[in-house]
Amino acid sequence: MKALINKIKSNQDLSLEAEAYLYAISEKKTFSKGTVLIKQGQATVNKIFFVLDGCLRSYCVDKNGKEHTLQFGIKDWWISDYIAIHNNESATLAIECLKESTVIVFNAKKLNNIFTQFPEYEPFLRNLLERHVVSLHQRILNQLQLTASERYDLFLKQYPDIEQFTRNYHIASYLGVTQESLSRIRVEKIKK
Amino acid sequence: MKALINKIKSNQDLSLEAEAYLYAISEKKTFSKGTVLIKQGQATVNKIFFVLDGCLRSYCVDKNGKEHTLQFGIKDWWISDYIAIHNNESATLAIECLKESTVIVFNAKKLNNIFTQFPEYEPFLRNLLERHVVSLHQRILNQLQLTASERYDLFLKQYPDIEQFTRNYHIASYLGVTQESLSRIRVEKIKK
DNA sequence: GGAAAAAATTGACCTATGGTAAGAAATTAT
DNA sequence: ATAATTTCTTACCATAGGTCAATTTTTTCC
Repeated sequence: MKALINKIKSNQDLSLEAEAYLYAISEKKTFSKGTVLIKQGQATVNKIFFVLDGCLRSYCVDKNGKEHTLQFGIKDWWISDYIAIHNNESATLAIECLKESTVIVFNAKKLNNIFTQFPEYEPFLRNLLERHVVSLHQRILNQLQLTASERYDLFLKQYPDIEQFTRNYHIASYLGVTQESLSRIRVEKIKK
Repeated sequence: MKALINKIKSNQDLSLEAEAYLYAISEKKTFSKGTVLIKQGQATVNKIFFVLDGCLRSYCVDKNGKEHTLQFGIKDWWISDYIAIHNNESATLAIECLKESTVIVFNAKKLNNIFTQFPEYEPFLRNLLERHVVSLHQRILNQLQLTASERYDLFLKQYPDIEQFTRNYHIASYLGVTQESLSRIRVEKIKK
């Protein structure tokens, strides 16, 4: 938690009260590998996670039973089902721990209310959201213009240590290919 | 411009000074079809556009000369090259008018500074960014799980009137297929 | 440490989509 | 209106990636 506070403080001042409030609406928790933090379809989503350590992923299962990974959540990243929270609908995504993970659990509504009480948090969130938008734009452009093999290369650069925590099919479903295709891509790379 | 102000006011109060400042940093302009507002590769991007009327699109040209459309900008949408602005690098995208369009041109830096002077704008922007993130999440999930034909159906639902302004290859490059493929998809739909 | 379960690889085949090129249609400019 | 230009369609073939099933490898858990 201190880690998050320091992160925010590195860019701006924070009153003691504002800091205290953040503690009040959150809870540090450790979950074991395989734990499902949000279940696709559950009636409401009211939690947002800040990852202190470990690795999570958010994904959806389509009508054919195939999984599609939207995001990996590693150290210092936020992860939740923003679609469900923003549209106030049932969970469109599942979130699970790919290894034992320590996260700060925020109540989504209380986190959202923090700004009426402590507008000083606004710039931090604005910056966070902007960065998020930019990375999503990049991801869409990559998906449009790169081959599966190129996307895999880029993925390895962006998440250099993640392969120890993930199954190949997690990565495949993030890249938008089948696990068999990813396997073949890996073989090709080794050959070269 | 009044349209934008009213949009903001529908969710929150706005002081007269804040309103005046918005006028001060912006300029209403009309561009004819084909006008390029941002050119891919240009040294700096310092403009953000709010669309009052018309239709724009942002796209990049890859190393093989193929175009990839990131976004269409229609009435009430914001459009710019956020990647370039946020990373402070040269333009990664081009933005062009697909028909005669009237937009409010904002200076990106001044728009960003508005929050230090008028924090009352923060909630508006936060909401805007959140909505944007959610729609990008949706787009990525759609790209991962839907066929080209399904993505086209969805596109027509989301942009019901856009076909009058766009060339087929604009839409194809947004969906991530070639224009020939889109043409075949259209034929299939008519058959049914 | 070994059995059971899960994941990864591999091969054979298939399908959706891409590439190319030519002609048809639509749009734009004169 | 007509010519020039751009865009769209269509036919044919090519290919990246998907599917299914069998086998091997890795991981999990008593």
